[in-house]
Amino acid sequence: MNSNNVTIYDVAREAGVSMATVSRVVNGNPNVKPTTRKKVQDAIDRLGYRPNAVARGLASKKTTTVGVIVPDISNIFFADLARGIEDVATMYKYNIILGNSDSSRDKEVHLLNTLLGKQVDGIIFMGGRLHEDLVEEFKKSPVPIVLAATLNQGYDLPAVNIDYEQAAYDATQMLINHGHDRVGFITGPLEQQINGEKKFAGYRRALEDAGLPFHDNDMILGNYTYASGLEAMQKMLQRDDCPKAIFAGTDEMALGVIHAIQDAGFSVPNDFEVVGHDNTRLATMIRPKLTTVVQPMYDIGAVAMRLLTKILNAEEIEEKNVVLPHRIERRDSLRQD
Amino acid sequence: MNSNNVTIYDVAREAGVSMATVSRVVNGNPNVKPTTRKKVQDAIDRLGYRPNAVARGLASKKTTTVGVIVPDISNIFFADLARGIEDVATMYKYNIILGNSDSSRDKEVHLLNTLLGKQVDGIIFMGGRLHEDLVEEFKKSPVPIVLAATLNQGYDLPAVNIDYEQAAYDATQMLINHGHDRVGFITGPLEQQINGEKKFAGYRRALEDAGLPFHDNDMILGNYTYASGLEAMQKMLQRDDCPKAIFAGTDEMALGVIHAIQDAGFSVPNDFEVVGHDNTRLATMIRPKLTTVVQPMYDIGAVAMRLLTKILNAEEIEEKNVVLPHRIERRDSLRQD
DNA sequence: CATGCGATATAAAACGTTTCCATTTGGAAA
DNA sequence: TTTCCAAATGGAAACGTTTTATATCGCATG
Repeated sequence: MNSNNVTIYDVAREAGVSMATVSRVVNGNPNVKPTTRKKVQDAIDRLGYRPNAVARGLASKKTTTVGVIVPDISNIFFADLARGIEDVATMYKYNIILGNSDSSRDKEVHLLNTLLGKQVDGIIFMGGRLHEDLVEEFKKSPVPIVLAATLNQGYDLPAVNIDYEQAAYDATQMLINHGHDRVGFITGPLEQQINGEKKFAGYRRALEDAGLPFHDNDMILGNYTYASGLEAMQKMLQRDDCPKAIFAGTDEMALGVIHAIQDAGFSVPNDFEVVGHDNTRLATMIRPKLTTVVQPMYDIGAVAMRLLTKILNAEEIEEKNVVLPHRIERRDSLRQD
Repeated sequence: MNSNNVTIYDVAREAGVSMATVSRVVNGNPNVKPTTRKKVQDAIDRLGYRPNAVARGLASKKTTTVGVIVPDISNIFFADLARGIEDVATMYKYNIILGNSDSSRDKEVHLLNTLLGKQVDGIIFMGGRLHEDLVEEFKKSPVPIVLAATLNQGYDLPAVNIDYEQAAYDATQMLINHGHDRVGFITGPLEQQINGEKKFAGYRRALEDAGLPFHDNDMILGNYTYASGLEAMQKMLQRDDCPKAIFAGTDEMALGVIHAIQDAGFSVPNDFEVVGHDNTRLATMIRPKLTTVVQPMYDIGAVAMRLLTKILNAEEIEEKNVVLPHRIERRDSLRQD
């Protein structure tokens, strides 16, 4: 570990110029004579100079680093988002500091403050719901914050989402159109706006528009996991009037649902039809392959990061509330039309 | 966005003490009279002071930030590792800057240099193989580097792994013990030491120990994905002498293998038996549930980060080359004994 | 041959901490 | 009281850049 303590001053001396000139060369400032530039560049190469980003950050008040807060990076869903963010960040020469919140209010607030302390230039946040304490912190933030796959509430932040209500409507309607007069709905906790207000609303609207009644017990809430999907479906299967069509709030839950059905000796899609949500890699790793609502997590991450760069560069922003298109990817868990 | 420009100097003035004293309070230095401490703490609260980590980093030459380089965070496998790293990092008050390399030498080198420029206190690296250019860079690193689930080569870095050779041996042997005289082996590219030297060697050793010959065409190489596992197995199924037991290098490939078998009208485990590798969440999301070698990615990440903190704190280190225990998780893709 | 002006280059002041060293304080011992 | 020492505090230099204000250079112009 030979340490690297060659500073801009050393380069300046080596090249016979001032620190300021070296700084200009390093930062690509055009006001440098080509011969000088070359002289400096050579000195840099010779000495193996690498600018100290921390000193740079202190002097310029920019760190070219953004903070990313997600509930849990080990979840394929957030991981995909993170990848989208990182790719665009790299493209614009930013790095990301990643933190897991486990959707805990305390961790979210703590993480936010840590990131601000580290002087990140901006933050991308993803979380199930926006606790008001957190919104208060957001309001005090000296740097811009962009929400990714997270609904705004109480404070108008830039955000990137799909239309969850319409997506749920489309999925439910598709099942209804296949002749079902009951559609089961298995999703995450209703306290999360995305379920309680969006998906649920879309589901009910589709029923209504088809003139179907809403049955309370056709909806079961889980915690997004495979196990909770499996369990929910097992419970539903015990009923005589069990719906033969299921819309699951996530792919992982949909996998659980399908396996519960198969374990009970039924066939998908012949006896039961299932539609998932998110179109994670899982969707094609099951038999039958899963029909699912496409929520383009990678794209959401990428667009959110791009939006953040625009804000940071004070570029023109046409719409700070971006709604990306969704669609339903038809696969084998649905019968052919 | 009300900016936050209250500095340590403002706090000092507000509390009627010197900057040095405020610094001591903030850093928990014991040499401060309780009454003074209180006075300063009050001023901090009143002003909403938040220390500037960048300035702190410049002055102290410590950033409490570590760099993490993984091939692709959107892969469940690396995501799990990252979570292990982050959890332990948080525990020790570090943050992580995460970067994706796509296993590209250029990106790895570039990322490494960016991280060093940002003055991270240490780095955790994961990658399929250690290109010699990268090793050269590692040698020049002013901060410690720890390898996670990555085999050392050419330079003796601290590393955390499992015994891949033995794990492959165990898996193959288990299949042989089930009465198979041929065992198919479907894994990633052999250039990667982990396949070419470790898993392959374990596989062969198991065959040898059982007095079985090695058939060249019983081994098919893919790229770790579901699709490549599916394809490999389809190819193998076309042969008359197709092995009825398969050891797959990753769970995702194993899923592909199982589906290929099922698509061809056979049953797992009755007609074919399959063992995977890694024990990702996928293993229980398939029917039959997958028997698989447990590679504890979360733990590897956690231990790697812990190891890094030990190095950073100059703590006693018993063994810088950690080999975590592995085991085989028996599930339904293997017949009962 | 002086003048003026853009293009380049320099010097030095920030940036907000930590840390080393010096100084003050307060109380116990003499 | 005085003396001494440890504990508590303060002052100021360092950390490695960017940036602003200022100076110099080179050259066309009159």
